[in-house]
Amino acid sequence: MAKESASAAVTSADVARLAGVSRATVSFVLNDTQAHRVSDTTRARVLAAADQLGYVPHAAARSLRAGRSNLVLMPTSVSAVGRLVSAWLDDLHSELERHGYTTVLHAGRFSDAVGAARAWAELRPAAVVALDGGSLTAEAAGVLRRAGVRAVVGFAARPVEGVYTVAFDHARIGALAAEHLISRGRRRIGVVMPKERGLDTFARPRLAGAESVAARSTSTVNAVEMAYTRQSAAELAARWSELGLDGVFAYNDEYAALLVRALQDEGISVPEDVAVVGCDDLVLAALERPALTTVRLDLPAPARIADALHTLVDTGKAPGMPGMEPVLIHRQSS
Amino acid sequence: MAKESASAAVTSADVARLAGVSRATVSFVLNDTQAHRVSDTTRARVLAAADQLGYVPHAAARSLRAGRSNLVLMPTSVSAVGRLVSAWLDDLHSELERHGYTTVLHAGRFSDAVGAARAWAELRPAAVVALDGGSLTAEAAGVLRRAGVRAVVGFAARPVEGVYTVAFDHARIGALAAEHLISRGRRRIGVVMPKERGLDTFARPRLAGAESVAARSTSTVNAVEMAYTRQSAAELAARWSELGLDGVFAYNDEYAALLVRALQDEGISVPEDVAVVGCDDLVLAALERPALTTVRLDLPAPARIADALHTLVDTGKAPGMPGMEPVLIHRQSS
DNA sequence: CACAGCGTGTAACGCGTGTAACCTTGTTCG
DNA sequence: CGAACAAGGTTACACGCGTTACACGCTGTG
Repeated sequence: MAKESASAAVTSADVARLAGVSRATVSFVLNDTQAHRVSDTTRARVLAAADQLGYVPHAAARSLRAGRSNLVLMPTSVSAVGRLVSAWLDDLHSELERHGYTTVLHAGRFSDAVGAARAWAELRPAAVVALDGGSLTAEAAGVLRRAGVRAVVGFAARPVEGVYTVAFDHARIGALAAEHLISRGRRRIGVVMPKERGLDTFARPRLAGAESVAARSTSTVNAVEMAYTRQSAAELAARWSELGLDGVFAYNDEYAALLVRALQDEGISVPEDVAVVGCDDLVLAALERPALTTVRLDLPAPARIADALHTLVDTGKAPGMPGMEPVLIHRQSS
Repeated sequence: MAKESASAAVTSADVARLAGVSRATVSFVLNDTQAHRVSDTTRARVLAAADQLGYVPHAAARSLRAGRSNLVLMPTSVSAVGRLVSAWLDDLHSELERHGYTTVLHAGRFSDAVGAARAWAELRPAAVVALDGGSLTAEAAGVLRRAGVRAVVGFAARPVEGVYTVAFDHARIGALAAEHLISRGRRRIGVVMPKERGLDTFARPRLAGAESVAARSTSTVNAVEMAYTRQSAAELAARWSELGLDGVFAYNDEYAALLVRALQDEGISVPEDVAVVGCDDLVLAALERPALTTVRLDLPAPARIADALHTLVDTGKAPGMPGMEPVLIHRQSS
């Protein structure tokens, strides 16, 4: 309470001193070491001392000694994850906590895969889970493994060497949207590419998926850039007629909603003039006027991911995981 | 490349061995230690060896030795932060990175302030920055300080002992909304309380602010619960007539948009029957029909927060920070 | 009485770093 | 020619912790 001046952190040695025992005994008591018995009286003294000093173990020192940490690192910028994923992330966090892991998000910039991996590796996490599988090259995974990371997990379309890959095919999303638009008779299809950084690793494969579908038909696909601002949407809508698009996959429900509004303000009607498809099936998608056609993503159950991660850390092997299979939800905007 | 079998992490001792020098020399080279000179030839050998082995320093061991870490911990669940804050978080992250800090988000549950603080303290961060000032009691701050955390920063209405508080008055937000609704002639005002966990620390003071304003007038304030789902909004709208509310502060632009849609579906018109006020001034707020009246929050500049944090970690003192001053944006929904 | 057995406690080591202190060698200067 | 010095390298220690091996005192038994 009154030891305000003591700026140095409390260590187990302080607890030992106060309790009048050795540091080893303190360790045995606080960790409930079964292999070693301590008398009830000294145990009580140690616990009292620890409580009085407000002792908290030093995670770094502990995992340094143990040779392994209980940290799970999830590299992702906060603003890059939408409502859908953020709720999923929270659940996954809870599940991992039940397994004794400390989950932590790190919003690194993804410009350089190996550089990013190096930064993550410094923390020596037990596992690295990248939602953005694109940031995990085989080389980056190598950096992590060499730094002792037990489990390197990535959400990606195709397996990467050294990465435990959970199937997550963004190209399939784009393909699904394009197939739907074509089946609705649209021939000149736009795909919105967000200008916001961090989203291109998701957006690019979606575009590619749409393009590959169009290549097998008489329809065409064009990328159109747009930032998530009112102005950018308005600018895009203003030059819509010269683009001559009659269908658009808007990356996201939020981008879709923004674009629809801008188009309507320009006198372009949805779905008559332009059919619009979003993604994520957010709450707002069903509420839009017209209600948004969207691609729903059923994310893998957090509990199963957590289990797989745990056995992966423990044994080095893990069972195959069910991936994500996108489903198109047809509503009024297309 | 081929050393797949070597599961042990590579250490600076490995680099030293390969380069044929002592471990100390490796450290001098890799850290560019000015106090000690190293010949160019050995420097080159060391760098080559480090590169070949893919050596990455062990952050925990380093900060253990140094006695301080460069970790900044921000406790917050991902889904609790809206678009507004998440963009701000990313900026703050960048700024802190420029100062050499590694920023990390931890989505702990806030049921027990001291327990949470203890968990954070285990990581021995240089600083803890809590957007949710409510989770930082004086006692929790004590736990952190005793564990050696140099800077404990909280965003809160009133200063907490041992916490460097950045003024962030959620009550003021609720008050502003209530004042506006009253000035628009509304007398029975509802305040939406999200059912989602983690949001109540923000929602409660907003409600309290609205209540204190109403207490000084002839208007009344009632809390109404609502989850961020279509169904919950519909249920609330269904019993709206019996609530008899003619104005509502909907916590958030997103909740507001959802509620407005549900009310309209119920045949209740906005703003004629009910005036609605949101918060955050998101992009979607201006797009809604009717356009949403909202409370804009000017968050403190990330660069200034980062600077203050840095001097706080270094010197223990920091200049006063400009806080957040909410501003009401009047649009058509009220 | 010696010795094994058991219950409790402690000394000591190493995890991977950074750095102060200390050597060794060659060069310069009084 | 001895001393002083600079350059370039190494040895040794400490950071906080968990754990292995060992020491000590006591009891029961041959």
